Amino acid sequence: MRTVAQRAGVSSATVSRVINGSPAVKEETAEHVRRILKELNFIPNPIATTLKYGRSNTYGLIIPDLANPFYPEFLLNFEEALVESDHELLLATTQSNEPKLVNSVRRMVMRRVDGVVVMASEYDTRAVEPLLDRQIPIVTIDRNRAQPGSGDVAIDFDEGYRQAVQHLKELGHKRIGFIGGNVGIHTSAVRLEAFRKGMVSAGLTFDERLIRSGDYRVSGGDAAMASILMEPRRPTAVVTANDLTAFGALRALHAHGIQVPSEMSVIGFDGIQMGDAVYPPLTSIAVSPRDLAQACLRALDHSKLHPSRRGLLLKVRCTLLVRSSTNRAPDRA
Amino acid sequence: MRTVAQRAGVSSATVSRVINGSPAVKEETAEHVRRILKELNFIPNPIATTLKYGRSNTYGLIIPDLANPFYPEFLLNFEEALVESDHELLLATTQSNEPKLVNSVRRMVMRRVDGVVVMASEYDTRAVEPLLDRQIPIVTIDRNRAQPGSGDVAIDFDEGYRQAVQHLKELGHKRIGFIGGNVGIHTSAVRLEAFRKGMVSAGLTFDERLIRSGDYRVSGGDAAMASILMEPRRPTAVVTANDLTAFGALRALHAHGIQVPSEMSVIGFDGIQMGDAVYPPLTSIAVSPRDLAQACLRALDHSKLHPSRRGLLLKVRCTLLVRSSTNRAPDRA
DNA sequence: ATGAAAGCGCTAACAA
DNA sequence: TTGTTAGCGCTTTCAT
Repeated sequence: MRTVAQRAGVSSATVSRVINGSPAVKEETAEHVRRILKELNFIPNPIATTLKYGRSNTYGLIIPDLANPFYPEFLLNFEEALVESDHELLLATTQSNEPKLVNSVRRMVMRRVDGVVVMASEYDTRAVEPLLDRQIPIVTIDRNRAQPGSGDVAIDFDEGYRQAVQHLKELGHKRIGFIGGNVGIHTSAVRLEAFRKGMVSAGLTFDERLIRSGDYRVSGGDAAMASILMEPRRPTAVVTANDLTAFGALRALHAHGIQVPSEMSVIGFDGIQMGDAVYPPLTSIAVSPRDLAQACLRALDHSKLHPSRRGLLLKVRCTLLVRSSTNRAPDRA
Repeated sequence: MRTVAQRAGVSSATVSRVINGSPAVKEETAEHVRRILKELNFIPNPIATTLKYGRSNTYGLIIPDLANPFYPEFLLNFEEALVESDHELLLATTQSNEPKLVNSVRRMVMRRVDGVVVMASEYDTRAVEPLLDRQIPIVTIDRNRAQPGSGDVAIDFDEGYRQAVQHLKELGHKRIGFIGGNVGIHTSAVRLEAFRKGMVSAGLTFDERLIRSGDYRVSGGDAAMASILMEPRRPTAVVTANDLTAFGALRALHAHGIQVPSEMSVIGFDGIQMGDAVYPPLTSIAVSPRDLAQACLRALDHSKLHPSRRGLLLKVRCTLLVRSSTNRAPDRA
């Protein structure tokens, strides 16, 4: 920058003003400086600014893992939104393990991020305290809790599962099973409860015997579906806690020679693109990763603007993405 | 840090020395300072160091998109390797679009990254010149070209496709089809050629009529397989340019009621975890994302150490991951 | 063994 | 309208 100033015969302050579009510069000088800037294809060093002001124009994202395609999809949208608003992304994965979470938080603090999206579903709140202490806004997902400096974006599971059950009901299904997430995890309970409410509000019987737990992964869905198939009175449709679980369920059904969707309908949750790659393409309750990313940013902005006010509690809607894994219930009612 | 120095009754220089484990500090003083450090749970500000030395301890990663699960898998491993060596990751996605690439490169320069992995397969070399100009090491993938400051990590397609063809031959397959990537892209030609060589070296006939192009995505694989099925003399096995293509092929086969693997074997490329989620689980030529990440780091390190020497040309091996989409060729020889 | 001080690049307050 | 200067936090000579 000094080089530019010298070449242009002005001070570095003037150069800075030109770069930041300060109006207090004679247009003539500004033009001249701009030419030199181009000439040397000067690229500013935002790190100096970060040092000066403690703001890095970077947002942190803490993610449990990337094996579930929903996370990359979210990541992509989040990154796009950030680039649009001239921010950077600092990514940390935790493998759902507490020490790595603590370390990730430390990295976020070190890099002076302006805010953090914490997607680790279960964790000790103490792990993120260093952020709150330093007034770094955070936003959590599906925790439904807010406090000063901390907002939350919740997915509207109720609405989502209600639509799924309604769709199945319209197709004539009455016996509907559910494969949930790991037991003991908050979001698993929330999803199951949303499914139950969906059944009740559709006037269908919620049958405990058709409920299984999975692990949000393919293997858990496979095992759970295999177990459901042992039931004397099988369901005609199964709804799952996420798409990977549904993939596992589909795999188990294939392995048992059961046709989807003619003999059994399956509905996943997340609406990942990969749902289109399996056979049959998976009907799923879709969460728009774009909406989610934008809600996170909104909550973060709010906390940055009003550090002392309670963080935002936002909700993201779901839409039923009907592909090909659902069809009329078989007649053997 | 000043606070720490005051509290400890020493100078900030001493604190710095303690933090960096300089031996030139009396153990007694060091111990004392360390206690204060803990007390105030001091977190250093690496940004100051970056400003001072122009090194950020950050590596950049430029990726075309995240829709192909191979990229997230690579990203995960790369991030892990970086965290282990106390580095950060700066991620940029380009959607295979040149202006975004240029912008990504600019971001990398601004953040003073210590090196960049460029995974955009096709691009104008001029786009990365700002990096080379500033002596920032880069490593490309599958370009097989190196120069000072720029290395390359190539996947050993020859070896991979050789194994795949060999495996099929042992299962009695003779007529083997291939679904490649987009035409006109360098890596597509390389993959096709590797497949051809594999066929020849196995003593099998490479038949142009069984070759199709895809687009590295599910839809392309689906369409290509549908086209292959129109051939009067169908192949008994199909090898693809990547796993997504194979997923599409599988989907088309399902839709046509053709059993895999009893009537047709399919082999993908990449070995993504998701290959286990489809039915039947996909046999694939696997590239270890971990090996790839480490090779990239190694090439980057080399260029950092020897800026004037030509960058490393590394090769990453493939291993055949046999799952369930391959079986003995049907008898209708 | 420790301290003082310079300097990395930038911007805002203040001066001219 | 433009220039001068201080200071963000750190490391590293150079002194002591």
